[in-house]
Amino acid sequence: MIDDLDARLIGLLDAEPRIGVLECSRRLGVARGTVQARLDRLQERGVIRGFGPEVDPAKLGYQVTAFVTLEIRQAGGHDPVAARLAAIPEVIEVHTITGGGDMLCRIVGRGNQDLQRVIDLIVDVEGVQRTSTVIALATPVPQRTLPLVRAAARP
Amino acid sequence: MIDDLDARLIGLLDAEPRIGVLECSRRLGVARGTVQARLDRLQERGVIRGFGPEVDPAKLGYQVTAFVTLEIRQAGGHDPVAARLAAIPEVIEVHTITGGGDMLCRIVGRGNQDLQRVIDLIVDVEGVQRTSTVIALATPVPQRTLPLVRAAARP
DNA sequence: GAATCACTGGGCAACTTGTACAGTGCTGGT
DNA sequence: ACCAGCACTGTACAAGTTGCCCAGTGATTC
Repeated sequence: MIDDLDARLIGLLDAEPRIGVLECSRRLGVARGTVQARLDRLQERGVIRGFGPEVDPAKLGYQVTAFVTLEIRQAGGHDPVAARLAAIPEVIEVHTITGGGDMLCRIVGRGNQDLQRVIDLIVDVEGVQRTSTVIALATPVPQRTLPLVRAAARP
Repeated sequence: MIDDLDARLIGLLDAEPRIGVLECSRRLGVARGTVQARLDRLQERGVIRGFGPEVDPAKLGYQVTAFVTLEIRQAGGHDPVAARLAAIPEVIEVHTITGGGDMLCRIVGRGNQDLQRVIDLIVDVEGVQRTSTVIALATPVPQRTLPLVRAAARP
């Protein structure tokens, strides 16, 4: 899938995203063209989706994160519900899932009270029958992919 | 918190991350120094955490995502458990939560069978008493912050 | 043996960055 | 009414980076 050089390249860019291709080639001890080619291929293959800005919702004022499990009405299916959830800015992520619930959403709010408002918006979505919410109190491991990249690197 | 120009800047960088400061200033119709100052301040304040490469676990071979709710032994607290979970590469995110469970993890695997292996690793973590897993079947709304940025922008 | 592929190392023009500085217009304080 | 502070503009310059191209090398495949 990816090799050791790819993994080191991704690790480097992850640690210092603004360093650029030339600096990467210096640090990795390979030719600039090689880094350029690797990067291009990683992006082409979709391994690297992009280099978008990572926004911290907390710093935007949305200090509370919660996970909401939804049960939805069978008729109509998931898609219309997902579309309506997508219209709520505070809904940050939606999955359809196995198990007791039908969908799992990650949402944020400006506080517990504001979270209630967001949950009410979700409850009001047509097709949503029941919700159950857990609030994230702390995040000992924030989202990461680097260990995965290292694990996936086969020389 | 942030204003309209900040939001448009973030939106622009999100859509085309590689365009650079100069191109941003052209598209936003402001001076380059302004864009540079805004970007610096957004990063300084932590609103923008960085511009790291977004890696797609699926393209690395980890095609299955799941959410695992953990119940842990009270004695010892969350931290040692979190530390041991962090040592598992396939554990991509860990939260402590309210409600029935104590922790919520996002994990990935190379397939359903591989997921079982990861879950077994988690179950074996000292302090973990019970787990319950839901598999993500589809992701109609992938993680996003842009709508939040737009909602937070106050002119 | 020939073809293919990834990598090296070099060169070149065009562009971008970091930085600086003077000028302008708005805001809040006194 | 005046001033200081602040953000933005527009400009300038040197240094660095990018995108692109090319010839040569070594490993792998057919």
